Amino acid sequence: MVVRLGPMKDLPDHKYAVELLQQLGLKEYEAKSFVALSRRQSGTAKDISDTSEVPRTRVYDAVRTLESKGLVETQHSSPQMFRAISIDEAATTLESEYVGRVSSLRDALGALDPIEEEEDTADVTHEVWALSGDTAISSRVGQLIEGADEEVILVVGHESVFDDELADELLAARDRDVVVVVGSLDEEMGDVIQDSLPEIEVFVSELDWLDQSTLPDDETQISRLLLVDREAILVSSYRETFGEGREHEQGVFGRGFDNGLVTIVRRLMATGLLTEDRLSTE
Amino acid sequence: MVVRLGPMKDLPDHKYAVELLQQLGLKEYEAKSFVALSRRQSGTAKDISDTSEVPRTRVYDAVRTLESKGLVETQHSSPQMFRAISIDEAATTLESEYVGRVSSLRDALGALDPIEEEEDTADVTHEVWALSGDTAISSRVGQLIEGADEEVILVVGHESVFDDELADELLAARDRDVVVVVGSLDEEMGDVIQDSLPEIEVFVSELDWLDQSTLPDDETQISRLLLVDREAILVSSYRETFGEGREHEQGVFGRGFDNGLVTIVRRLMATGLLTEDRLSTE
DNA sequence: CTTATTGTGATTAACTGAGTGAACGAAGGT
DNA sequence: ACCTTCGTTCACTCAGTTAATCACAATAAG
Repeated sequence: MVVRLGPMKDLPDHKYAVELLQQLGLKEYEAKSFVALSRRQSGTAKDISDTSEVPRTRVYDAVRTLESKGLVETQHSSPQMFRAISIDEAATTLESEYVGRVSSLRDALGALDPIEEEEDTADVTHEVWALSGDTAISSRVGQLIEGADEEVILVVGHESVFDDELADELLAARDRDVVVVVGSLDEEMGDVIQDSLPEIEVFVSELDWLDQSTLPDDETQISRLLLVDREAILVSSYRETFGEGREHEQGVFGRGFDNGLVTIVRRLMATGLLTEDRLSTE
Repeated sequence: MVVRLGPMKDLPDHKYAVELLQQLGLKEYEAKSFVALSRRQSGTAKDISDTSEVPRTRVYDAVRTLESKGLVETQHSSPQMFRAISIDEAATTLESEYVGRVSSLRDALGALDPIEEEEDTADVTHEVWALSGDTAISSRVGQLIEGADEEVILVVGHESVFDDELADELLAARDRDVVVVVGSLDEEMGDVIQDSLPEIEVFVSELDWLDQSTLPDDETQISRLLLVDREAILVSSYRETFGEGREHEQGVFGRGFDNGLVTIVRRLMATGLLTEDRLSTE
């Protein structure tokens, strides 16, 4: 059995493949037909219908659009025979299609005329933003660390959050004479982090309330907790539901002191996570 | 103005961007809202509604799902403010999403249980397959050349068809002592090809009927024409419509002599494209 | 307190896609 | 020559989704 990342739904492979193909833009019948075809060298409409729950009469439509997408070849005999291109070709075809679109998108977005904007003098000392998604959150974490002047305090709630990129950003901050402190939830993770950041202070948090086990009913786990210059804060969490793992990470990021978010930091301090001398109440 | 590949529809950039985003899975309102947001630093629902044609009351839904996809950040103030992540982050986010799916798909397809198949003793001497799409066709061209035992004759109808990969495949065939002959439609293209294939015989076809100019009304152009071991044939064409260029290339590939396709080859010979000594009528 | 603006929810209309069956033509058997 | 079967296309219904509009509650502004 192949070990699989991503959705670990316990589906037979062909159901899972159908789902993925639909997410990649194929209709249900198209996806099912393609999967059915991929399981054999070639087949007729009937063959496909038998192994795919696609009504026989609709196999033709489905296969025709698959052909127009370059995923299937057709033999115009009677009965017609259909053949799926190889798995590797299919993957390459689909991938290049999307990569092309994304790159066009990049151009088009880059060429947009900016809208003349009201000078909102946005009150940068109070903003609170909600964001979600692993990449979006990682990216903002990076921005915040990059912009740090004096101090970066980071608590890592799950190993998947701590990647090489993050490590580099932390080291870069440190090289700018920013005080960098990294915390983890348990010894094990702390050791891993310390290994990749030998020059940086790593501690293990004693904050029970950060740990899921405190509230057994709550499947929400703290994922990251970042404090920059005691002025900008980011907290993110994720749910373990559906085994989707680190997906659907949700985060809040705020700037400014008199910000509801600061409460969290106070609690941090109150619980004694951070050494008092490092983070005093201003 | 940015030079753009792909659909050259003469649309304003923001319309084009909306279209691309929809192709990438966003709903109309989501796409329009995102584009509107990308044109400014941040904005309220009203701002978005004013610069996109999204009804104000629906902006909230749209933006919410954009947030859940990690493309937008939300400031929960009153009025709420929304901000699009940077173009680069957006492109990266979308791309990695699809790349991930494709790689999962590859795994899932690879793990499919093959269906026990009727021994159809498929009449390999008569099959004719229709296929479409640049990549699918290129790929089969490659397969055919790879499988050549004695002779490969290729006529290139458009420069875009002749890439490095194809050149390599031809050289590899030649190194296996396969006779390789390449034709082009005009001198210019012929020279280009001869340059990359110094050891291979390149000729310029005199076949008027291959050239579009013969039938001015027909926008269909011959793209490639491949004959392998006088036993397998591939012909492909494309339409110039919509300026989509080489997209929607359509091809036919057949194996076996008494195959309707062989007619094409006979005509080829009749018109004197190929030297008689190289390709005689059996 | 009044009014304009902001946000939520419900409702309808338009569309798309899934599912089903009629109809047509071709192939083959009687 | 006729009928039957099979392959294929087409037209239609039903359901779910999305676009579009409105009514109303909540909030801020004057």
